[in-house]
Amino acid sequence: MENKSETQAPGPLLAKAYEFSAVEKKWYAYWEEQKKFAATMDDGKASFSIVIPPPNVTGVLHVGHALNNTLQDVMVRFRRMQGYNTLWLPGTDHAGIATQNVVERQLAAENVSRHDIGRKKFIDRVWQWKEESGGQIINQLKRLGCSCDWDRERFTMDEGLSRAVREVFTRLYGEGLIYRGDYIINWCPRCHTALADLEVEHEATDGKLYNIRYPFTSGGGYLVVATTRPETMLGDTAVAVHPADERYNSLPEKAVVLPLMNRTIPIVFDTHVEKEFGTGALKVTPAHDLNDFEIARRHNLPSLKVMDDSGIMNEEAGSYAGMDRYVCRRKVVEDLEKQGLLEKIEDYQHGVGHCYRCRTVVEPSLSKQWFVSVKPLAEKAIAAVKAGQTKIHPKTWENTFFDWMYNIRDWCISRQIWWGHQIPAWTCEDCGELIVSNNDPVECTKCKGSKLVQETDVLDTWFSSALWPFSTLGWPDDTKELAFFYPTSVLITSFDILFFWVARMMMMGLHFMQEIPFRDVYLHALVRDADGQKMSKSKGNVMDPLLVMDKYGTDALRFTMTAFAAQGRDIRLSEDRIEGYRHFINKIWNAVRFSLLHIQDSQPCVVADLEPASLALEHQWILSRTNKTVLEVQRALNEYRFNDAAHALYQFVWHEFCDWYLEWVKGDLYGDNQEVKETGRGILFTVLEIIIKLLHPITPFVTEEIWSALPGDRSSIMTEPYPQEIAAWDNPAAEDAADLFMGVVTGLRNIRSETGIHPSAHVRATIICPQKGKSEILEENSKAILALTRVEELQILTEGRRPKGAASYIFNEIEIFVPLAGLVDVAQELAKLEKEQAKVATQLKKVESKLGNSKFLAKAPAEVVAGERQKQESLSAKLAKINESMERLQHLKE
RNA sequence: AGGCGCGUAGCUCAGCGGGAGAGCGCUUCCCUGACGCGGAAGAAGUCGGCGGUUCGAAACCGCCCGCGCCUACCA
Repeated sequence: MENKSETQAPGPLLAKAYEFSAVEKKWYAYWEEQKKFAATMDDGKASFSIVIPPPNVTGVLHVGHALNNTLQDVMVRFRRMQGYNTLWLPGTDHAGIATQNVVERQLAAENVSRHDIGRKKFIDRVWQWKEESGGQIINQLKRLGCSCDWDRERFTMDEGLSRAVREVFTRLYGEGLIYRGDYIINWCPRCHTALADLEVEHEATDGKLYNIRYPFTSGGGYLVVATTRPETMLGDTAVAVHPADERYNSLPEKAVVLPLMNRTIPIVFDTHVEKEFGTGALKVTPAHDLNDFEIARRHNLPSLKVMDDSGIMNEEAGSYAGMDRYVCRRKVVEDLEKQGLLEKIEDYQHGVGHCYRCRTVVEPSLSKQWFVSVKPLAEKAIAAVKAGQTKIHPKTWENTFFDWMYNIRDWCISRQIWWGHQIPAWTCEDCGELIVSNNDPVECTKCKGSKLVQETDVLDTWFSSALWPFSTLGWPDDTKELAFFYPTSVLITSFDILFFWVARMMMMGLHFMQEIPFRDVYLHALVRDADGQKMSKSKGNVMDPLLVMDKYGTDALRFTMTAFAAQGRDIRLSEDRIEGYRHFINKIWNAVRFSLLHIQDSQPCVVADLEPASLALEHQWILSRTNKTVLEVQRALNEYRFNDAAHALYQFVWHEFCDWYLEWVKGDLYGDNQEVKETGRGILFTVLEIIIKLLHPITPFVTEEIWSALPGDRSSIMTEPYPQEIAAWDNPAAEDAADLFMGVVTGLRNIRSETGIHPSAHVRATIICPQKGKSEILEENSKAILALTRVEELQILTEGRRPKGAASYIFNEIEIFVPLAGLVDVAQELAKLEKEQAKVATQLKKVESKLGNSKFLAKAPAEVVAGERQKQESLSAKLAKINESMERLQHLKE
């Protein structure tokens, strides 16, 4: 910016290169100050609303966020320009375990544990941390250009949402849909909390399958059981076999001695046991395995916990007490071996559950927890998707959704951590009554006692986010916001939280609002690195979107994200692509710089006054193409085909508007016919405005900067109406004529290039175009042909002698000749023609075999047949020309 | 074990029933008055394999090979 380039022309021009950094800061500040993102609630206007998938307060913007929020912002800006009452509601999630872990790590650095400072102080400390650095990701979203209504920012633990959480909990409890009980849950021995099934990540692991002998009580013989976790045998309370298993039809006795513990345990018959697996005998450890727990319930077996909350063997483990679970495993195996009770050890690959927050191996464990009975809620959600009230895009995800919902199991919602919504349940110390209430109770509802102790567990983070679409709009109050913006229009999120979040919002929304939370769900892919690996800090393959924005600008990143968002496929991001789209941003910038040289004291055309038919071909053509692009971009965005919208714009702006129209219109702008000049300026201005508006949802910064630099009084582009179809501009004839023109120009350029004629060399050319209508089009545009090909003299004939010693190019039935100053390289020309001849001949053969096929003629649609005939005609015309040329050259050669 | 998705130009990916496409990279030429973050002209693909449906298949169906991912209570 400092160096004024000498090539800069006068006038209020843009800098030579787009300096995104300052521009981005300037406009974002302006938009915020002017409250440009504020939702409107005007009667009579349709609403468009999105609630943001709230990032974790612990979060730092990663490429997944960049993709997710770019797509949301594209839709929001698009609808806002279309005139909707538009709300994009932002916020963050308290992310229970994740956040608690962060603060615990901080404490650990100070050699303190959360237990040292106690619950109250710990929570204060988390809040303090949240206030200090929780806003980080919000600022990063602002850098991305997100047009969220920041005055409405919410947090899953703010006052309003906490009220909603209590209300929901209390109501569900009252309806019997929340209950408390002893069940097997997934326990993380490191986080010291229960986890929902979904929060466990299964990993295929190479382990061992231990076959252990359980002797009969009489001392004669034994049963062999198999297990991957021998340490749990210490808690066995039975062995189970299948009732229909012949091997066990006539057992000598109905009990065995549990090795190492010397406890007699019964043999029970249960159909859960797979006869085919191992020996068909299953050890039953009710306190440490879900299936065993269920078997135990069916057979009234006792449960015995042998492990504590940290994965250390407890006093029930006898001599193994105090050992870590894995130390114990080794010792147990060793001892069994010594006693000759270890039949064999096999290599065995199986799935091992890990904590999704800290990767520790999860231990199934018996414990008292709170659950949501989800089946009745799931039914409503299934019905809503079936009925099309909520549509999932891409549709293939609907199957996955149904599959999960049909097989859904009760949701464990209690967590033994401190950061989160404390469960609103109290126990009366006097009479033991359990009280669930949305207000803190002061006395026992039963005995009026005042010694009430609140449940210490907190709720699963996803419990509060399940309420997000309506809790953020003011529920349980009956607010104007709910009336205007619920159901929300679309939820845009990553497919990996379809179950965690989307399904649960569906269930809660339908239950409490009696209405779906969103009409559309758009699930986008995961961003991976260039090798297809999931990006993660531990792998060190993360791409930091902040650095990308520093280097290439926000608009380049946004355009890349939009262009990559093809449905149903993972995204492999590489820096090259971002750089490529940065070039595109620069291209737009420079197209505008050029345009500004000419439109300074001009005005865009009034569309209604425009009579396309009276305009020169270049204008008719660009207007027709502009209209098609408007239609395509609108259609694509309406259908969430983000990549199609981006590609349509890229193709049009660069390869039609810049490559052809701007070069073509230069003839008008630099000419001396004032009327032609004025028309050129007007159309250029008009099309340019449309392009900038079309681009704005994807690249907000550069378009706002450009908008402000265009002549005329202008406020923000954000509230300009989005371009709409102008049917009068549609002009297939002009597009055909332009194709002809471009074909000829390309032909001339090809000859120059292939024959090595220097760009500044004088050139004369002859075109033989037998069709009168076409030759007239070329004649009318001959000046432009000269300008675009740097040909000095052009002869356009409908028939005539082919010039001797000329290089040629055949385009359909049109022949283009450029006489060469020196001798024509006959051999080279012939080689070129031969190649072309072969290509055309193959094409023609294909077409003719089709046309010679009576079945094709009978069954193919008429327009396809007609198309083939036309193809045949032009191909054979072309082939004939090629053959003639070749003959002439052969002749010349001799 | 089921389910989903993917194998198209050197690389990254669109297309998903009627003439093989884009970006990057590559080759040659061009300091043409918006842009070298540029312009022009090119080279480059038995559209994973085999069968089937169809007048016509990269696209639809089946099987196979290779690669991802998700769900799952065979220890």
